[in-house]
Amino acid sequence: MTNRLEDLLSTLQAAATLEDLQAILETLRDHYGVEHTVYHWVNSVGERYGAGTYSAEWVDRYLEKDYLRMDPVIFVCFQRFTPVSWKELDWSSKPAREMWQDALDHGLGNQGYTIPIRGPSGQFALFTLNASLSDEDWAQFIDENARDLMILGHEFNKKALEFEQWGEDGSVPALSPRELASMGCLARGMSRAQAAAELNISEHTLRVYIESSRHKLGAMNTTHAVARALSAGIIII
Amino acid sequence: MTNRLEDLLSTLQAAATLEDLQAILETLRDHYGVEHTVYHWVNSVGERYGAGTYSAEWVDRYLEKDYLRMDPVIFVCFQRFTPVSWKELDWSSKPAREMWQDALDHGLGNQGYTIPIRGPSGQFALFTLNASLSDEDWAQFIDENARDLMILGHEFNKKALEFEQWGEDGSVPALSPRELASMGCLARGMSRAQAAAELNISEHTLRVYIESSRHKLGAMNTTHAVARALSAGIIII
DNA sequence: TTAAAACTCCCCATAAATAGCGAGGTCGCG
DNA sequence: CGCGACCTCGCTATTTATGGGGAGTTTTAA
Repeated sequence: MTNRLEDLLSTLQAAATLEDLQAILETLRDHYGVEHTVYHWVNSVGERYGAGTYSAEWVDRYLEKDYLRMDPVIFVCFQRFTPVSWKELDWSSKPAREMWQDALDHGLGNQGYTIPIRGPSGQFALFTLNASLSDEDWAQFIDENARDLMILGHEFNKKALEFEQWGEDGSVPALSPRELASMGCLARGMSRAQAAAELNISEHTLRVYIESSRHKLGAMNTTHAVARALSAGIIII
Repeated sequence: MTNRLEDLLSTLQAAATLEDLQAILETLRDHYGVEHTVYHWVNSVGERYGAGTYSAEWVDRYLEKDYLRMDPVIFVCFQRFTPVSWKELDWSSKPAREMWQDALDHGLGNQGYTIPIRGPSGQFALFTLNASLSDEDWAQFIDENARDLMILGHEFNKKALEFEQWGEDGSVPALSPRELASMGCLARGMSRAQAAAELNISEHTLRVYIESSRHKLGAMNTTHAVARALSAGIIII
């Protein structure tokens, strides 16, 4: 079992395209004997990226019906650090129950396990296994494989980040100390006058820093500049 | 080795206080034969939470000298998904070199390995091992233990989140879809006029959303609101 | 069903941010 | 030693954001 995992991880580390991830997920599904294995990257607007063994029909339907906004799995994973087994969730709301039935009709199994994974700048992804098993068998399966699945999920996310070149490209412009301090003050809610007082400089000088930060960050306005600085991780609230 | 890890993980799962974490980190240090093991939770104001085997003097000095703001480990981990070995980092800047020398003077080893860990609502923590070893030995050590260390780091963070009840209490206010969309537009650099056009609403309506978002987020101004929304991970650029 | 929340629109006055023009001192690097 | 980058300060005019007031409809949830 462990050797098989090592093989899969080696393959994963050699993956170069999204199709490679797709193939690995299929291998993984067969290896674990489950219905589906899915890695997908989630953001507020919709699915930005993903691979898995769900049927194209189900993926289309999921997007079309905007299930992303009512899916308890996503909702709960967004607020949790630890993985979740689907049966633990609250499926009582009407849209959730409709979605669940719809999922079963589209070939999903009755059990699921989803691992939330977070990367830099709010990046968020999910690694999911779906199966048809009794509650006891599923609990045992998860108990036995939870750790391997976490490793796998993280390796998938690592690859996805490489593909997208998220943050790793060092294209983040360097701000001077005063510029960083200025951005920091603004990000913490200070007005220009307050920030200038905090930094013991005139408001005009502060403005010069904000302007130069804006230009370096390629931002349209102060809010944009602060957002980019935060997103790039060069300031922290 | 693996059995020892299982023991440690069991102890960790039973931990109930920060002191327990502290004791486990000390056991871990002795087990791996390294100089220091540290778990700490990071935000901009300073260390919010942490446990580890660093001397009190070093922790005090670190905070006093505001090293948090110049520490390349933190800076880089904030932008990465994968762990980092300290020798890979850029220590060329003067403040970084001074900090490094200061660290050596305070009993730190010449090698380090830090794993960034992210939780819900922008929570961010680091799990660090520090040792005195040659580059080759350290590389081999990391190669052998990377996976276990990742598991350990995640278990530490899971515990820390339990202690702090992060995210469970709804401490992050829920914004309505339109409010989120408004914040998103502003974070992407649009002016109010542009954002209103983008969302197909009047500029005044947009203002209502910005205002309500501001109030929900407890922000002083628009920039602050966007910064908090980003920081909480409820919007993504 | 009914109440709460969300979504949409409008006006007015004031506060704040942006854009443009300046100038001069310090520090490090080649 | 000069060049560039950083830090500091001032002025004016225009654009934009904020804060206060109100008032309808639709959607969602108890």
